[in-house]
Amino acid sequence: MPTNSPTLKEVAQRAGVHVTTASRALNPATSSLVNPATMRRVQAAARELRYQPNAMARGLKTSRSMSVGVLLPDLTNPLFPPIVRGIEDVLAASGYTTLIANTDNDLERQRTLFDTLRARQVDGVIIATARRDDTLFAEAHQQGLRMVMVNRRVDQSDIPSVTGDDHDGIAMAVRHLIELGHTRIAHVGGPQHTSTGRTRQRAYRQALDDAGIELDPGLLVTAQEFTEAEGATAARAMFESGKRPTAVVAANDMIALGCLDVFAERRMRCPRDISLVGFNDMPFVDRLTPPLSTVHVPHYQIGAEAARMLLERLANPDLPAKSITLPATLVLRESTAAPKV
Amino acid sequence: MPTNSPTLKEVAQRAGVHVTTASRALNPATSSLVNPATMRRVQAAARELRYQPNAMARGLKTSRSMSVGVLLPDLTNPLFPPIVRGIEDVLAASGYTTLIANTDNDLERQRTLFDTLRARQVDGVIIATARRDDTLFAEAHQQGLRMVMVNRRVDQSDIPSVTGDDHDGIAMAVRHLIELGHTRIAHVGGPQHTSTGRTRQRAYRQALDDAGIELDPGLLVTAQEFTEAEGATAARAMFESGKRPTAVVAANDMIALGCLDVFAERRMRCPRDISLVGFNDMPFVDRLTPPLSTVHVPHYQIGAEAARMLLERLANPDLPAKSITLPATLVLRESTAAPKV
DNA sequence: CCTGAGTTTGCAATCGTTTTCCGCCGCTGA
DNA sequence: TCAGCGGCGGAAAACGATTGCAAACTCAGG
Repeated sequence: MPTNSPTLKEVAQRAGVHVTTASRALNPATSSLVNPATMRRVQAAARELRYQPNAMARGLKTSRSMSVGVLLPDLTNPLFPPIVRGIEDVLAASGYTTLIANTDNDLERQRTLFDTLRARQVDGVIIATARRDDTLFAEAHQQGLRMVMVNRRVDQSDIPSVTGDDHDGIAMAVRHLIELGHTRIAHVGGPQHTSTGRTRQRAYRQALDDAGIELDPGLLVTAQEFTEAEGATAARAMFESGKRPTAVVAANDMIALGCLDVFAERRMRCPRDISLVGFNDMPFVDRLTPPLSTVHVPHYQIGAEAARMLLERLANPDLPAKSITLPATLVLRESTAAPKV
Repeated sequence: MPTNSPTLKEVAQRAGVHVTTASRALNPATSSLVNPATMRRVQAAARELRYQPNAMARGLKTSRSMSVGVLLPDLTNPLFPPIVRGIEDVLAASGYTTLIANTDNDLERQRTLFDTLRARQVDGVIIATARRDDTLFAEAHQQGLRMVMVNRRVDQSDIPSVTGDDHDGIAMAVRHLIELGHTRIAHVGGPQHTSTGRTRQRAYRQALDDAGIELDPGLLVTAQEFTEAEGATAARAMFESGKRPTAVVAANDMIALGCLDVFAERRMRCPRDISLVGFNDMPFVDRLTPPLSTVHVPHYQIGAEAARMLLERLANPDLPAKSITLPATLVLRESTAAPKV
């Protein structure tokens, strides 16, 4: 009486064949082994019964669950939905189901969720929560679990990854500000335990260096997390220590939001009094006041590419690990202007 | 060599007991059947091997997958992530895994995804994509599939649902505008095949009626979808037909965004020239120009409540269907003002 | 009419659990 | 001393599919 889906056996009975034959008839890979006429009978029976193969039974036998896990910090951060869509769209096209887990940046929780995913026998994992020094994933990777990192990566490891071009993105942002005439350019960095936070900060230093501008250490602060609140805290600290940049490069858009809050607190108008560039081009930052200039990263593509890469490795386990970097582009809106003289 | 997770059998061997005993020892519900000392031995063995029960094998045997499906229009719409988080948080606490599927408002796709979910033997489904006239779900519901609707519901059906208070929300919005002195109040409605679109539009008419304001049919337009583009199209049509409202109530924030675009096209400033109220209080609408006044709906709660309700019904299948309505609140920001005289 | 190759089909084992049914063991009470 | 009982643990059958192997059948060629 409850959800009694028809089983393969029932289909077979209805078609008057053995369950083996039914199995073969319904599976494109083996259907050539069965007489075309029988195959049609079986398929008809399946259709009439609205037969759906039991994924768990199949998975148990084949030891492939046709599902992959995705580990995110937090789905609620607008950065991630596009990535997830990219992943889901390509995975679904190959018959895979996506399992999403939110770690909330909690290592304990992450470990639990990761275990749950493994208990569900996911065929692979896509990870967006990597810390540079992570060992959990490296270990699982050794053990043969297929995975790919998105957005962030792990230091010196041969886990494949797909990321945006953090370095180039920041370089473009800094160059843009310099061209506008800025020299006192600050950076509100992201957590240094993430590859993104670290790479972007390094890119900032290097871009300054390339332009022959000496770094004022007081203009370099780092937020503890990629959040509006932490971004604000870091920016506030900088201003309170008396520093007066004419432009700020934020490590991401959330942090930029925090900067905007601090500007407002201090009655500085953006871009008149101070310029700001974000990173990621999250949805809706084009509708802020002012519309935020930021580095666009093709998140949907990143997700899609990561999924493709995972599929590839699922099909061919010992492919060499590669890292894909997708180009970033600077999108200029209204949060940057020449410095006041 | 590949992902060879330890099996229950190996745990049993290591503990020197039969697999049956190992199973009982590890399962809290049956562990009282085994000697405490043996139980400890088994648990130790399990821990040492980092044993994780194979969810597929277990599910196959128990015919409970401990997973539930969630059907969304599009994860990329900022409305949904909070709902999903609410769902996931309570479901995860009970050991359930969440499977998310995006239908993109495509009925065909929805049908396929729904079938995939069933193939995965989900124990229940939470649906955010309902159309008022839906039959697909009603049918599955008859067949005993547990489900609950979030946000939207299906006409005259006994499928349980959790929604925000659409009627009251709009009523508050309209009353607020009337108190401000507006009388030419327009409504850009949402698709009428959704319960939200329809209920909100009715609430608009009724609120006007309650205030003794006669409805100008030209001030009532409806968008084909809950999107910025469709919202803009509908609003544009209204203005082009010569109507001059002093305030607009949008059926949701996306549509409100579209209205804002049209205001800008026509060089109308909000709220100076025209007031606007949205619906949902999506993330970031507080940072628009102007910060959007809107009806706040507790999306996380809605998700959490829906999950709880599903859990309840999973535990006790023939609970009577109930509908929960969560209160909406009007949040006033800067997009409404008294009409110009 | 028989042989053998080729095509279809069925049998049975199996994946890793859970669960029902039993049997063993030791203890108690008469 | 022995029947009976409770507590514990094992045997074996499932759950619904896939798959190696072998049986059955078809048909052509000798």
